[in-house]
Amino acid sequence: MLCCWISRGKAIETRQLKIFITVYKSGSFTKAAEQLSTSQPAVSEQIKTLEKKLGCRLFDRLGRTIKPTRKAEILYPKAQSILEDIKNVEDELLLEDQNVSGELTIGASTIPGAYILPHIATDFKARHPEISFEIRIADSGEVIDAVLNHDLLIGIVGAKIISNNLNFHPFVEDELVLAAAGERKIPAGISLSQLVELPFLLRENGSGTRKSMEEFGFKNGLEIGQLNTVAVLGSNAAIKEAIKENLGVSILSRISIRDELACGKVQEIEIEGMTLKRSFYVATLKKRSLPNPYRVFLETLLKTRSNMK
Amino acid sequence: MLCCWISRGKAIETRQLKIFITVYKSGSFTKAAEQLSTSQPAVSEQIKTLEKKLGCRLFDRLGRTIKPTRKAEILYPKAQSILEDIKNVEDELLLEDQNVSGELTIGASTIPGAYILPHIATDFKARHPEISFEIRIADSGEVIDAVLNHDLLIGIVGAKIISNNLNFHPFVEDELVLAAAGERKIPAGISLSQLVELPFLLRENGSGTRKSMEEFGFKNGLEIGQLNTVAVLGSNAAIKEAIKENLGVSILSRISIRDELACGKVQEIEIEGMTLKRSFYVATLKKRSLPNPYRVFLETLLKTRSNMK
DNA sequence: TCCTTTTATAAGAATTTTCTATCAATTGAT
DNA sequence: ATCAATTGATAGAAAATTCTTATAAAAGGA
Repeated sequence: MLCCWISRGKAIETRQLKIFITVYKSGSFTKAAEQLSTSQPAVSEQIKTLEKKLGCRLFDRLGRTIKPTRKAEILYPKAQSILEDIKNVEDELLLEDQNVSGELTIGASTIPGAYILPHIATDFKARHPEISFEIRIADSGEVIDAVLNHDLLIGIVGAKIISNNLNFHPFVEDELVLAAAGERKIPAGISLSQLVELPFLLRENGSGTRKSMEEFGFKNGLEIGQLNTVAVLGSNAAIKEAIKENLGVSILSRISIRDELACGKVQEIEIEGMTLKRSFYVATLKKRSLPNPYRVFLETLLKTRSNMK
Repeated sequence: MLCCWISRGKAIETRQLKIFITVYKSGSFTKAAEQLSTSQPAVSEQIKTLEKKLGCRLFDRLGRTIKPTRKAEILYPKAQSILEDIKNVEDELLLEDQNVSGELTIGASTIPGAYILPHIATDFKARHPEISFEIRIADSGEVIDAVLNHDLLIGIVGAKIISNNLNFHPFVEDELVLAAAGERKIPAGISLSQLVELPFLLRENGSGTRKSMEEFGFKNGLEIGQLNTVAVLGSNAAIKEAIKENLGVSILSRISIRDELACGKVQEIEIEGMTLKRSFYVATLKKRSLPNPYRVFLETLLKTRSNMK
């Protein structure tokens, strides 16, 4: 009963500030109503509630004219700047749709991280210089977990999993191929039985590439044990170097030896009946909306798909 | 039909910003609803309309949790500062009621402007050092016009007029009295017939004091022409000096010779049957609200009334 | 899989806002 | 002085918005 005079009720609404400003500027409730395309009683009413909330008169009603009070003079510039701030933040949010700057953190498994992303990222940065990249390389499972945990917004992986939460956008196609040093004398196509004769360089157990090989082997009656293994190496790059040294041959991602194939340091040998195609995927959370730079980069990624061969 | 997607509808309301902020901080619609003592659907609804107005998602609904989008992160600090600004202006308006600073322009007619206001203003400034005064002296009619025209908020005058628009607050009482030099040998009380014998100092035609005298004369059968006029002087101060020089006697405002009466330089002589009391009034516009410093000064003025004797 | 938690949705209630007519007051002109 | 025109206030109805209750749907954890 006592405090109700003190409490100022609910907060001031921007509608009221807008009306107040219009009245202040036009010096008339009626003119303000016209400018706001509303009725004069609506203006009267809103000014009244604003005055009630502020606990003071804002305009002295002098009969046919009104005069802003001292309080109105104090309120006016503040009200203007508040409405301006609101307009500014609206504009800023719209502008965000054009913004392509900041740091992009992209997760990727080994091959795309080392042999695909750097090139795309360089291109992208040339077009959007305000962007910087962090590319995190881990195996596909870890990348997917990171996406699921919101640690990454975009992950590039070599395999899909079944998940209601993830979108897998098909990315570049890759193929595992048999590669030998360019200088090695070898037919352009060989059979499986010829393959086991060759000195073979193997990836360590657990690597994605080896998994793909094993998977393929299951289907075609080839076991890893049958191979004439001369070395087991711990990275794609190590295998590649060993091939170039002509230590042996190996099966690896064609993308990772693109340059070597082009200059002839490495040759590709067809294995009859074998194709080990796989696709890389861009994984994102279905329900998570991407900040604009990520959105634009994702678009770029998906466009790149066709350009890469 | 086409443009309806572009238009952002009405403006953002502070209620929506408040809800947005609470959701952002609590990370949950439900918790926000609790904190705001409202229902969860109300929160959902308001966030939805805010998102619609801004044309973008603010929170990704991930099922059991939500995650603010980039836009929400942009909006959040701005929304906070907007609400803060609103709170600040409310406080500032409340504070205005304590504010007694700035320049006070007070209109006054001759006697109060010269003999009453300076003293009160000095006192007032001692109590409120941030105040400065401008005292405009003009005759009562001009002062009243200035108040009616909003050129003055407060005017002090020696006469009321009939007006629906003005308030006349009774101010100090004054009396026109017959004054002579302290040294003049003269009885303490005289009759009208004795008065016309005395050398008389007259104010110029049109002055307020002279008007009061003439008015009084009408009622008591005394005409100005009957007086033994030795000089006509153009200001109250001139009359006063002439009295002190013992050039003659005159009728003037007692307030204007307060000090001289006190120290005996001037003596007051009663005229039998004559009292020429008048009141000064503080004139304000009925419908005009006073800025706080004026309001406080007016209070002071009206209190002063009883203190002055 | 079931249970709990969280957001979305729908329908109706409550509140707020707006509109249509007025009214009252003031100004300016005749 | 009176009358017409203009302006803000008010009342009551209508419209729009906001809120509430009840329920559904989705998701995470045991």
